Amino acid sequence: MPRRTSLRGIDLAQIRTACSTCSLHELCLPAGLDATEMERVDQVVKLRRRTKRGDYLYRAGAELDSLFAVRSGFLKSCVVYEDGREQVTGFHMMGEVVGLDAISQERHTCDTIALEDSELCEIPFARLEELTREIASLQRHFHRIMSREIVRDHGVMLLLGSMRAEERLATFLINLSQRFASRGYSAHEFHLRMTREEIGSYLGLTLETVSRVFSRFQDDGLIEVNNRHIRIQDVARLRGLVGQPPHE
Amino acid sequence: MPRRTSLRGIDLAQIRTACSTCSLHELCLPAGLDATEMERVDQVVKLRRRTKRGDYLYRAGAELDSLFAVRSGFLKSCVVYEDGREQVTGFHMMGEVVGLDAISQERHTCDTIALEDSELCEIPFARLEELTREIASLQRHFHRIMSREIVRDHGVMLLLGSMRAEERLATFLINLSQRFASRGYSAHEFHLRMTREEIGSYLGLTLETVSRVFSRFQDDGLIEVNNRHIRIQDVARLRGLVGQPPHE
DNA sequence: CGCGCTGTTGAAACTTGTCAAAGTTTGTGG
DNA sequence: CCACAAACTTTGACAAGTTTCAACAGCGCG
Repeated sequence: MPRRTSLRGIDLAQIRTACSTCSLHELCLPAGLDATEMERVDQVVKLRRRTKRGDYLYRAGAELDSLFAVRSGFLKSCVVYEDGREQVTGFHMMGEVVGLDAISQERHTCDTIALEDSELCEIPFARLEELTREIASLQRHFHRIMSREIVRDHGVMLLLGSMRAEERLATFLINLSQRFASRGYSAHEFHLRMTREEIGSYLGLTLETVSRVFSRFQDDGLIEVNNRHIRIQDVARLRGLVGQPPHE
Repeated sequence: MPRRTSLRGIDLAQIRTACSTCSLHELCLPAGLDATEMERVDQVVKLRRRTKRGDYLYRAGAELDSLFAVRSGFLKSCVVYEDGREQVTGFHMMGEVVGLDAISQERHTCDTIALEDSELCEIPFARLEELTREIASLQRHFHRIMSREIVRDHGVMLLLGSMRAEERLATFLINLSQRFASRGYSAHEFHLRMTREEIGSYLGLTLETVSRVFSRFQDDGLIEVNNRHIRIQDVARLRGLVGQPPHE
């Protein structure tokens, strides 16, 4: 981590120009914005927000002020039921936008919590709406982001509704692998930021089952597990697991 | 059903003014549109589309042209996995909008099929985007509709991820009941438009389990089941089921 | 009026959850 | 920097819920 030694003014300037210089802006922003448009986007996206591991980005019930784009780090969202039951609805990494559920009632419907120290760009929603009315490509992009979330959720529903434990975990690992890969990280070796319990909650399994299936995968030579460090040894066979009847 | 005897021109006029006279426009449209704005909406919403039971409204992979608002009838959406497994992702009734998943890739990602003869308003998406850029309240409303779908999906994830069969079915019945009630129909007596298998697919259960739980509910005096006709006899106890550990 | 789709019910099998115990890692305070 | 506590992970044995397989009943459409 480079230490921040710059003067305050310089820091601010650096942060303000975030979007135009941000290396992952193709994930948040549409291609082909001209300089004027990019300038306006930069003005809307507020200062970065830093969260430490365990911090809440927002809680269910809180008023919607801003959406957040993950710049670095890793977070989870979870809905909490009246009786205290908790369901992790998603894990978020760099380039992804969180808070979309809050638009419906102008209140957040889930908690979003940092699983490691993270940096986020805060996007005041009211100003984003204004801007999307004026920049068609930005509007289109925003609609795509919302729709993508719906598609992702349908995928999770398929997983929860009709896959067995092994398939769920295989799907989960493949999905993580792809997301890391598309961000320039290794596709076959990565670090899990979440506990077995959080994985289990997301996949509709208990932590014990998650642990057991990891062990079984390891015994079968599909992956190598060292605590939270995962090394995928046989992607093809892992993929092959998905869509297979109970005992192949 | 009133028979259509009017001339073609008159019919068209009647259909064109659909939105401004539609009895459920508060479900599709924001409150407080002025006459000019309403006029513009009317022009964007194309002719109604009628589908018969079993018809596909669209199929996964088809290009996105329009979103559809359900005017009458009942439909289901389902994602189909490579291996042929099918997951019902939602049931749609009057006042609801379908097709939102397609915005992401400009292609539909699920099949949407009429479970009974239905009427839909076709909303060309490109023109809707234009209009939402010009009418802020319409834009806001559209964002809300997308966000509401995300919230709904998270609810289903909670259901699939952490509820037992009885809770799932109770939740399902309560949800249907509320949706019928908010549309002016009976909250405690209604007709299921879908098979046990479709309910099972939506809830991540087999059709046998759905059937068994219905029978158990009936034995316990919670509901009365006559094939697809449901009569809720004890809403309170049905609600109480949700959030209860295995054997209360 | 009968064939097929849909729904019900039973018994057995299987997957996953629950409970319990022990091992391991991580974080914190002395 | 070490030590201890807390949190996390693994593994086993057993219980429970759900699925699977199978047979039969019923309704509805042609």
